[in-house]
Amino acid sequence: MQERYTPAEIEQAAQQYWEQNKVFKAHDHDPREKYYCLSMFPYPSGRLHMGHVRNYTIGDVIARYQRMQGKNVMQPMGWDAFGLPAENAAMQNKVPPAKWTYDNIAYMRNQLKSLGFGYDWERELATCDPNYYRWEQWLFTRLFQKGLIYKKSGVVNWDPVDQTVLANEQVIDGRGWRSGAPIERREIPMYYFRITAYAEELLAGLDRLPGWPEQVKAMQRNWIGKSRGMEVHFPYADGSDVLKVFTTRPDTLMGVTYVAVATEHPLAAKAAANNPKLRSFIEECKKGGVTEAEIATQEKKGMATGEFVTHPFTGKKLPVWVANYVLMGYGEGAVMAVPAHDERDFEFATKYGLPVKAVIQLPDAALPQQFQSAYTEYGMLFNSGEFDGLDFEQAFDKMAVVLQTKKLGGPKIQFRLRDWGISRQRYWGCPIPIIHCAACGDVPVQDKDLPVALPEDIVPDGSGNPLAKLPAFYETQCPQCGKPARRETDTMDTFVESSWYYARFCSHDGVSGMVDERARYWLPVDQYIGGIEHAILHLLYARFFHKLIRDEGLVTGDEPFTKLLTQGMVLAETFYRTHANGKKDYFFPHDVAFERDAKGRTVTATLKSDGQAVKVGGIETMSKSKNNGVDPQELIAKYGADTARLFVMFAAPPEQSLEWSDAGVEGAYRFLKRLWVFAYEQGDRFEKQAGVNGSSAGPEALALRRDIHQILKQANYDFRKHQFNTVVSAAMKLLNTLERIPTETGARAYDELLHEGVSILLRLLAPITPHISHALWHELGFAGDITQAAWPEVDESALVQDEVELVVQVNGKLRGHITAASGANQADVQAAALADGNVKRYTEGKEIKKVVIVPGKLVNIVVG
RNA sequence: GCCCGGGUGGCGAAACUGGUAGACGCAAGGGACUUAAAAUCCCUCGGCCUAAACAGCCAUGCCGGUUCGAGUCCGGCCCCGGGCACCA
Repeated sequence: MQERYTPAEIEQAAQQYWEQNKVFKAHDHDPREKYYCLSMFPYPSGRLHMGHVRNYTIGDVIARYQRMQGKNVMQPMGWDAFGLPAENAAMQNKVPPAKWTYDNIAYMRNQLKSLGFGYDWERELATCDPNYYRWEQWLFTRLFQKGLIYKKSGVVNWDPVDQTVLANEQVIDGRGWRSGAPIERREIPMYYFRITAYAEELLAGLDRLPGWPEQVKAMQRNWIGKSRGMEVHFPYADGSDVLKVFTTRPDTLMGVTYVAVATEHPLAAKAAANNPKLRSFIEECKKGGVTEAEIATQEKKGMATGEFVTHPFTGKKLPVWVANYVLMGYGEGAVMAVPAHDERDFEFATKYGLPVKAVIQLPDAALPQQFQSAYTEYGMLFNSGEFDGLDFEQAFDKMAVVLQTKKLGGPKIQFRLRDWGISRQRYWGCPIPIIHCAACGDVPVQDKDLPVALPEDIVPDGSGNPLAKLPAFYETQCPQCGKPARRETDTMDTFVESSWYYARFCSHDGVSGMVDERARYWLPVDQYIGGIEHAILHLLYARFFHKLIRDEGLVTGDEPFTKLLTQGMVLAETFYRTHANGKKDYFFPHDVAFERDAKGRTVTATLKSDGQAVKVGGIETMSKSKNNGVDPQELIAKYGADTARLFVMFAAPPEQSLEWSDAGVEGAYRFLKRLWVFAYEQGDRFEKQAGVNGSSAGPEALALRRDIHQILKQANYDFRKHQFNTVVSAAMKLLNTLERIPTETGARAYDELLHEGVSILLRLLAPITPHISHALWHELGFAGDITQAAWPEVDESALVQDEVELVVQVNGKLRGHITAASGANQADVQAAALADGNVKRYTEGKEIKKVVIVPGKLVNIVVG
């Protein structure tokens, strides 16, 4: 055995061993219990970042832990390979997105291998591979025929200079990122997945996911946004039609003083036809991007249309306004406005001098019904004719009856969730398998013609979709009538690929279908791990897709992911100087030197190259623009993969954000060195060992053994809870304890204890730092391969103690410590507590009102 | 704007169901070893008061409440982060 810890050597040797022995190959047919552990696959951006390292270390720790629990583990890896960055890189470097993407995959695959992750590489897949996306196109044609995919118009960001559609990310402060031109909202035809058909099931399914974080389920529930309310019809003044609105507050119906419609509403368009002022107002409202955040924070603006509707109960005329805060995508694209009882309506009515009519009584009825702001609580109705005196529920029921009688609406369940628009006017994505025929309409591509292959040698130029300029791609014949027809040139949202890859890993090489019978063995995924930023969209779409392919008869079960772990972001300190023009220059942390005071606080930070001060900018997410990203490659080169893995697991619990610390990395490295040296120095004592029973051991050895098993018990608990930071801390404590075992006595009990303790420590660490664990397991002569070793078990008999220490409180304040026999009765414990010298000081001469005893923990004496 | 999280020493954090706040580690200070440095090892380490204390007081973002007892439960507020449907 080597005296020095040499991570580069032992890591390469361990990785070679795993590869040659196919240790991580997942077996499709195996009598052991299956365990499918999946980490969200990366976008092949070029290099791994620390977020990846963290995500995949967590996944690998769980997978290796489960393998040691005796399970048949599958942990695959692949590439979310379509997407916008490849097109941007292509424009910059004049390289086709396909080449750029495949080169990146090759590089990043090596990075993942150098970190020692236990993937079954035979199952690797990339979503830009026609063998992958052909099944997505196949599913598309099925869903299209079932009506679960349909076409309608949708709103996009339009750059009027570049004449192209922009992603939200490409709109900065309302302007195109390349052209700088103000963006407009524009409507274009798009294909939609009818996710709303599954809204009820997607919502109800959350209650059957006990292994998901409450936080994520809450976000999804709110996103789906089921609400019970009323559809109310306001007849047009000329009687030609009705204006439909949805409201969750029908009890305020008698307080409606106007109605407002979205700028895209047909009524707005009709009114604008012979009203130039209104027309230009609507045009004005189209400025800016499409994100909800932007729309919700913009100044509320509106204009009267000159049109009127009538109140369904009173028949009174109400003006119709166009308002920029009404969303066409939610409900009917129109709202009834009750300024007295809705904040937004109140603000709008105040601004435009519209009337405010109160119909809900304030709790104190004597207060004047004058408004500084809307009163939005529930209450008793007044000013509401036949509904006066009713509460919310009563008013709801009675109004429902009246509306239904008049055929002007009724109760309705409304969802906030909208159908999923998947058309993208981009090149580097999965082609939509539709052919447009002048005679037959939109015709799906036939199975025999799939895949619709994306040409891979194209360099986009930033002006619209290259596929639309490629006759060789779009010129085709109608599958139905055979006449010349045009192929759809839009591609799919890349969220579509990532919605079903988890299923394809089970049958990665299947040629008979999207997934095959192997998926029924492996699914659902037992543990899914990924960033919290995916809490809603990706995870909701994947749940939706699982139900779609279930309903195609391809998989069984209703949910794709049994347990979910959402890991926090990786942050690092930032350093910058501000230019005179306000622009900031960010400096790489390694180029900054610090001066600290006696308490270790940073006093000054200076740039190493010029010695001048830089500003400390606080802790932010690692990013290129902030220049604070730490390259995993440098870390591996300097310390090895085990140190990188140990640090990311130790620095914070998985769900929390993790602050990068170079010093912390040093600490992790130091621990591994200490472990290696300890094993080297004690190695010769391992040959003497036999079975362990500890029977001949003295009290000191028994106490050490109790500590060891106490630590193991805590570590096992933390492993189950996925609190890996405290598992690492337990491993450190364990090494500290083992170092306390006397070495010079020659007593056999200590050798046995050492052997037992080290075997526990190596197995605890094996999932986290697999290379050093692998090497020491062999070096110290333990049998077999540690990746398959049985998980250590706690010997409960080792934990038994004769005496326990109790704390004594007086009125909840700590005043003393006593020791008591483990099984001591309450009276004895109380007597011992009252006899404590310091406790006496606080109890003497006072009435003892009550004594609370928590067995094995504390005594609290309450005095008057 | 809306939804969801988080806030504990100089720093990352720990504290199981409401029961000793600060485990484990980092940084810092002191010491040993060394020609020296690195590495390694030992000691100290929330604040105040104190000669010192296993004597006391304060302390888990802020204000208030429940309880024998609150970092943990409840109400209100402040700050920071994630998401908001075309970044992935």
